[in-house]
Amino acid sequence: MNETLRLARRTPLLQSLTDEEIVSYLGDGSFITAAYAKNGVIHFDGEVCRRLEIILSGKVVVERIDESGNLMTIGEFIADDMLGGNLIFSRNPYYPMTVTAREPSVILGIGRERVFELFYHNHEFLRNYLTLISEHSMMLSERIRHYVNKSIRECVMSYLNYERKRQNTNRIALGISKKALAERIGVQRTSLSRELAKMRDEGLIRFDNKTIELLYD
Amino acid sequence: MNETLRLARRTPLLQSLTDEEIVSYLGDGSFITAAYAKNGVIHFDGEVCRRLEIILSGKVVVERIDESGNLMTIGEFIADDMLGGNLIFSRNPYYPMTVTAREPSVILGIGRERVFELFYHNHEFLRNYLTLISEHSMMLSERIRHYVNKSIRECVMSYLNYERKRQNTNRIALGISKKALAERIGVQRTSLSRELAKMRDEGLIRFDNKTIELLYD
DNA sequence: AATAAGGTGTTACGCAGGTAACACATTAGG
DNA sequence: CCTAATGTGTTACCTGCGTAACACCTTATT
Repeated sequence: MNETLRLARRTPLLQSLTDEEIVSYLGDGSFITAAYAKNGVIHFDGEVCRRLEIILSGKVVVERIDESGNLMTIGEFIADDMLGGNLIFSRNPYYPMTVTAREPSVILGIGRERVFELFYHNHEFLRNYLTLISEHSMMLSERIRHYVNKSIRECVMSYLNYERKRQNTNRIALGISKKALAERIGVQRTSLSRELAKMRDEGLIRFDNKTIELLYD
Repeated sequence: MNETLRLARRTPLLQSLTDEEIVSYLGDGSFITAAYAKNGVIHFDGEVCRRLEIILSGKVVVERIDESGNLMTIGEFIADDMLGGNLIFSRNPYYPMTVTAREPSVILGIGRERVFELFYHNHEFLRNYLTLISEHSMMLSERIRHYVNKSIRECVMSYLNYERKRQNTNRIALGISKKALAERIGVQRTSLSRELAKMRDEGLIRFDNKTIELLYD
């Protein structure tokens, strides 16, 4: 319980609650925690969303798997982030994608009506919540914007330019495997590999397993 | 003013407000209306979002235009729908797409802080708002789900099956032009045309300018 | 240290779909 | 009602990328 409280305290969304409130909600079942093993499914595609969830620790991915088994990663969320924020108040609150624990994770769930209660009494909680779902929505738009109907080259450039800015270096450290990068862009791994090789041959980049170095401006 | 009030009254989001409130907000500048001509740009890509907007009348499209001039329609909104709901509370409130009036439209704008006031004092307004943005978010997910990395055939089937269910008939009335359908799916018009021809030759469908008839189950 | 499990690069093959260039049909606006 | 603008169908051409099948790494697991 103490550990849960400590983790909960840290999340921006729950910062506006007092220790007493959190402990009380944990006690009366308003807040429920659940632990998931690595690669455990947190929510299946089509499942009903009953709670707003906050990731207390670990790493969670939202992905779509089509009939032919192709995988596309829609989003990755780490500790302090929120799940189901856009779903819980919808008229059709069914998860449109599969949610999986990429690493062992602990999730805190809050029932719909308790969330409303918090909105009503705690304006800061509401503001934080609104900011979070806005960001999520923007992320989805960005996904469409950057990756829909673009060539692999364009997706890769888009990713590299973003990372260059974020990491502020031409020698980009790949936090993820190339396989994961391919899934995020939504292309075959081999196709990504081929495109990277082309870019290398054209003198645009150099790369190894861990880094990509940008040779252009 | 009377006309504006009448239109505003009708929208689900403003239903929880009294006539007096609406008139007062229109009077003191909290609510601002603006009219746009057909094909007028309501918001440019990159513009700051300062207001939550409600479409009082007309039809509005959100579209992305890439460097090479290709157009993809992300969403279409008609009277009573909301614009900017996911943007206004984001930390980076810049329109990620272009918003255009497809038909002459009247828009009602509410400043950010006034929206918060309404949330605080009017719980029904908050609930309606949350439902609306949830639906918008779901729409974006659906877009990704249905149209990303799918063949034209799959996109078309997805669209046809949806419309068959919605219109409850095998003779689907195309509410939009084939050009618009191509833009919604995000493919070249000629490619859509080619695919439809193939489907016709395979005996799956029959079609003319206004309708598509489904010959399969 | 040994073995399994997963990530990586490469390449030949084929096809879905973008491009461009038509002619023709339909709609909107004066 | 006429003309301009916009939508529609078609087809030849070409390319980007998915598929499949390898061999070779690198990282977990015992």
